[in-house]
Amino acid sequence: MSITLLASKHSNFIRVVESCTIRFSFLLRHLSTEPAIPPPPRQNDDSNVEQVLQLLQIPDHEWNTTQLNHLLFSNPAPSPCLLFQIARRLPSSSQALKFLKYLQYNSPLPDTQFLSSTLQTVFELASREPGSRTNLYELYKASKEWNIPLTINSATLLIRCFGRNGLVEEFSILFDELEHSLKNTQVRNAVIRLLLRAGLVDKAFKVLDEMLRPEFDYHPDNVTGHIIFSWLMKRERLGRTDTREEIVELVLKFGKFGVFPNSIWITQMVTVLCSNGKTIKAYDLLLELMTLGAALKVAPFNALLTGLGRDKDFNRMNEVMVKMKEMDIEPDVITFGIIINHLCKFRKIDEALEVFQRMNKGQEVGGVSVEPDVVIFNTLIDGLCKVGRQEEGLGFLERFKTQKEWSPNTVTYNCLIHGFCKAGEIERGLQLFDEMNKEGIVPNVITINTLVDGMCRNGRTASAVQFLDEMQRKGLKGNAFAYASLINAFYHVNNIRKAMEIFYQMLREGFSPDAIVYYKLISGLSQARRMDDATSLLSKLKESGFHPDVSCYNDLITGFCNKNRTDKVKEMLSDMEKAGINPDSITYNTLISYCCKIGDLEVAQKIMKKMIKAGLSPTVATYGALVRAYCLDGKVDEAMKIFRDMDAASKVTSNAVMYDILIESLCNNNDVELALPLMDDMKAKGVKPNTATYNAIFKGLREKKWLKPAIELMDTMIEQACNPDYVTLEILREWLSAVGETEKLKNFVQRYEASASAT
DNA sequence: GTAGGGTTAG
Repeated sequence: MSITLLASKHSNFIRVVESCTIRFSFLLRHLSTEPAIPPPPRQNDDSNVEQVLQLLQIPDHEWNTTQLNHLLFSNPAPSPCLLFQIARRLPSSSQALKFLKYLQYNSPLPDTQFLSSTLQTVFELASREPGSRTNLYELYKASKEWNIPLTINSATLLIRCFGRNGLVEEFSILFDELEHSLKNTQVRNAVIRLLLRAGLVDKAFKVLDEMLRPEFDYHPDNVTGHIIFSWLMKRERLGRTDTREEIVELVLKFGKFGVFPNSIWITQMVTVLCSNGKTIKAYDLLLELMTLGAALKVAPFNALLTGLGRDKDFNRMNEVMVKMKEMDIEPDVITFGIIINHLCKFRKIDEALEVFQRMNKGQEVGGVSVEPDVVIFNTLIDGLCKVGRQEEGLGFLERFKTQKEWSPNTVTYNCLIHGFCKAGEIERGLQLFDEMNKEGIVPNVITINTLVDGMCRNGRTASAVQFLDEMQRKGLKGNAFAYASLINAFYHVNNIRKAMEIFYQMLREGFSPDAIVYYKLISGLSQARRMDDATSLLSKLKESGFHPDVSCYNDLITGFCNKNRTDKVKEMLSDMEKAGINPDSITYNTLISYCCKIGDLEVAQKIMKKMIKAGLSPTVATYGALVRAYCLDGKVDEAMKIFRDMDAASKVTSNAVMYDILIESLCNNNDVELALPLMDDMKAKGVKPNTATYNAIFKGLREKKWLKPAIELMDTMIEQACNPDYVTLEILREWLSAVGETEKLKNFVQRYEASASAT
């Protein structure tokens, strides 16, 4: 550094003072650092160089050795620098080699070290010539015989050339043969780079590990860091589970020598760690790097904040913000994007708006002011839509359409369209769709999917099919998502045929189904008890490289239970076990209720115990299945006991279905007097009776001819907006007309119709 | 011998 600066800025005098004889021979003796090009020669050498070169121009057998000897070996002795100057101007390596041999034979000096720089030139010239692959190795072997030591530059050059030419064996030998003093950081860097490129990872790391030992002479520098980190950062290696922890350790080891990966690589590491559930590790890594003095930018912190946000680790998020402030790392628009998004995801939309207001006014937020961008707006609009405030979201759009510096994009419209579709306002969604087209904002696959899905969810399946067709014709494609919505919609109305048709249309049009499409198909088919079709789709799902999830298995198990295929149920359960998927409470409930249905209460109880042992709490459905089973078995007392136990001992609260089962069973048992208090119980617990509940109790009351409570319940039924069905009307009509209370019934029907038309 | 972090549809 000092030499180049002086040479460029100061006079020749200083160059002479910093002269190469002293400097260069010093360097050669100590071999500690190495100049890429030797310093300029002494001034009076210049004419010597020219003269020698002239003498060397004629064929070597005619060299005038007397004159050469005079020029080179009279006092002072030839400096390696001068020789270097001469040799590097020779036209070929063979010429330089001849010159080297001449020096060897004619030198009066006993040592060979002063020839090292000339040898270096031979290597340099040879490396640029064709055939260098074999030549260099031969030259290297010869130099060993001649006992001329390598300069560091020679060693580096040879290693590079061997490596470049795939002579891995040769450069390994060379490296092993080098003296310790030549195996400095620069040489090691070259070796590590080549070993890694040749795939000899273990060898490379052996060379590196020495350097990482604190007591070792040569420590890693930024070049070492660059080689290792860029190798590590190759996606496939970074993603490997078994190396992630090692990478963190390695980075910290480098950090002890003040060598750090650049900001981009640190960000990548943080991102990978975070997305693999190692957020804390990422957090610790950043903190340690800061302690070691790494200059960190905002991006790695943004990556970490994203990971912490995903983990809902609000405390650490705050800590990170504090640390950033301490380290004077200013949050940027992305940091705010993360914070606002996080607030939105937790439905804290007003807090998010507050952060935005402060940004927007250019007020200081945490000491900095940052201009919001389109992503910030989109995040807020989405946040508003997600909590049903899509009108406000639309207001945002209108307000900012008038501003020059911000224009909405496809995402903006997608968020709003989704918001309106979710609220059932398909027309508004379609209006926005037209508007974006007019504004020249191109809809994407998400836009199409959202609208198709919205229509499907609002019972407009036919329009959804039509819309999708129309868009496909216009070149706006949906994807598997849209088809999944359609398939789901058709299943919902029990149109299995149409659902399958859509599935095959999807295949015809070249869309490959994703896991969710398969899940929906399997679920629909299982519900329709078409277990053969469901099974064949299960195979297709597996063939496509997907794996069924627990709900998918649950659907299949339900289907097989309905078909009494215990063999297949067992098969599914063992499949799950093999795949390492734990049954959830729905799986257990399905099995329990099946056992109950076939009257095997003993097994049902056993499964329930297993469920509790697996750490799952029985749910209201579990108890409901048991209660129903005991009721069906005529053991209403047993059933009531389970019900009371559940109420007293567990956190499970009854639902309408549970009461339905009990009330119906009690009424069937002609125990309506026991059922009536349960109606009060429901009221007290805020459980709304449904039509089935009323039907059951009306039936029970009719058996006992208890008119008064029945008439009271008719009023409650209307008040609670519970719609009577034809069963209700059938029971009441028969009974009330028999006892001459037709007026009451007429009144009941009128009030029901009035309330129905009001909604 | 590399290019990081925030927004949208089941």
